[in-house]
Amino acid sequence: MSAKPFSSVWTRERRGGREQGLSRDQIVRAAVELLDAEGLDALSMRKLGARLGAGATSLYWHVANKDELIELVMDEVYATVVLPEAADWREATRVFAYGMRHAVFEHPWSASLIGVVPALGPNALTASDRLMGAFVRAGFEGIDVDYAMTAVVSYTLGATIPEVAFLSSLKATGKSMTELQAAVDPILMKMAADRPNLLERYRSYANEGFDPLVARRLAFEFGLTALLNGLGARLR
Amino acid sequence: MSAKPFSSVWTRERRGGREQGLSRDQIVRAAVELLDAEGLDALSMRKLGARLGAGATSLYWHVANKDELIELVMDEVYATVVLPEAADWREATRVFAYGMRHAVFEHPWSASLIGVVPALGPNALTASDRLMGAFVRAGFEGIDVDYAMTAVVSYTLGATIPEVAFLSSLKATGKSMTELQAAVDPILMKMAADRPNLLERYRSYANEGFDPLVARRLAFEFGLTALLNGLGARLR
DNA sequence: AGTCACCTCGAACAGTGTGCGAGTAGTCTC
DNA sequence: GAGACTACTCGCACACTGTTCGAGGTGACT
Repeated sequence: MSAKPFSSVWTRERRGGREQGLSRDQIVRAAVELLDAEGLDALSMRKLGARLGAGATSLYWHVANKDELIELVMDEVYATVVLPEAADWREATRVFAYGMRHAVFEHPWSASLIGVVPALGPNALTASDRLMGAFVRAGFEGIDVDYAMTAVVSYTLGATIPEVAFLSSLKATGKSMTELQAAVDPILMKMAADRPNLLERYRSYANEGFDPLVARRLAFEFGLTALLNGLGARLR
Repeated sequence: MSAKPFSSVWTRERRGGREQGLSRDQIVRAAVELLDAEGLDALSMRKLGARLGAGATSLYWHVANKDELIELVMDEVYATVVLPEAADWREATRVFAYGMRHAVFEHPWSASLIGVVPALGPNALTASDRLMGAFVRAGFEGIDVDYAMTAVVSYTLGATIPEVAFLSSLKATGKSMTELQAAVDPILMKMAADRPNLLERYRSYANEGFDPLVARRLAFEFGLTALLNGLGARLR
């Protein structure tokens, strides 16, 4: 994986032809299905071929290699990001951020790919374009448009990736959240012993009823508004 | 990879013993060296064993599996994050954010791991504790301490991961930045044709001399101050 | 001297991505 | 209708992966 990511799929000429039998779109669709159903580790060329009733190596006619395939499925994730229509830039940005978050939640396997795989596909670009529009209309000028946009995307990714990664590895164990906490808490408590701030924090979690899942959600909101406020201040 | 991440290394009892010959620390150190030198794909149990003058399967006495090994090397990355001493919370937070950024830059392979692998190691926890201290002293109260901290970490990760991933995949191609731009620009231009905001942006890049590498750096600074301003406003 | 825990490791298994070359089937040209 | 050419499929093979198992060795303690 990832030896020479440039050339990306998007920088190559697409193979034109008759498109009988297998097609690239069909392959990508099947790959997303497989990924959604069984996760990133389960995606192999052989399995994917089998799912399509084809030999594994047939895929290589339509797709240069597995890395390319992954770029393609990632762009499908960007396709599911609901794009902002709102006029107000803050509202538009929120829609985008939550849309992105939602998209990754829907395709948990994308968490370990999303910052790492080049996002030059049509859907990724369209999403960028839309978000950028919001910042332009907001009144950001010059390179600040880029900066503001990057900030929002960065925050959204950085918040979402660990959250989704955690959730899907939790799911993989089969344990419930409370079971996990019961198992991990004592160890965490011991390790927090000589880390005063962490200790204090864990203590207060124990007092209040504390659901780390909703906490994460609220944390996302908190950070997003903080960031938007900070960006807004820049406008005046 | 990543079938049942809980149990994490940190939730298991460490195997105590004589520690003759191979040791866990030794293995982890060698793994980091290998990763730094050749990247994530190059880390295999056999190669690592060979580098230590040992059989591949000998490693399995000291480490349950590769996932555990990866948790261990990740904690080494957290070990290199320089921790803030400053009293001022803004300054402390900046030190942390740039420290984290720097750590990932020094170990580019960590970019595709850092949000995804559970960070429960001693070094990760110490770093958390320190950062948390800064927010506590700043005057954040209750759960807001967590939220503020999460926001900063999220932003930092989300900004750093794609940046480092891009740089190291650029390095893997052997091409220079300008060579790459020359190759990608025409395609990007074509794709931007019906995306007005992107088009406008690319045009203005072409006018000003535009180095995407320094731009990324400035973008990080821009977003970080915006976020800190937003968080600061919350304090009053 | 014997026992036992610690530690190493070769063989083997089931899987991976992918290059190659042979083979098939549909379409286009004469 | 014959031949040529392109589009596409796919079995085989290669070099590699993580990991299990069980047999062996080696040093310390009784």
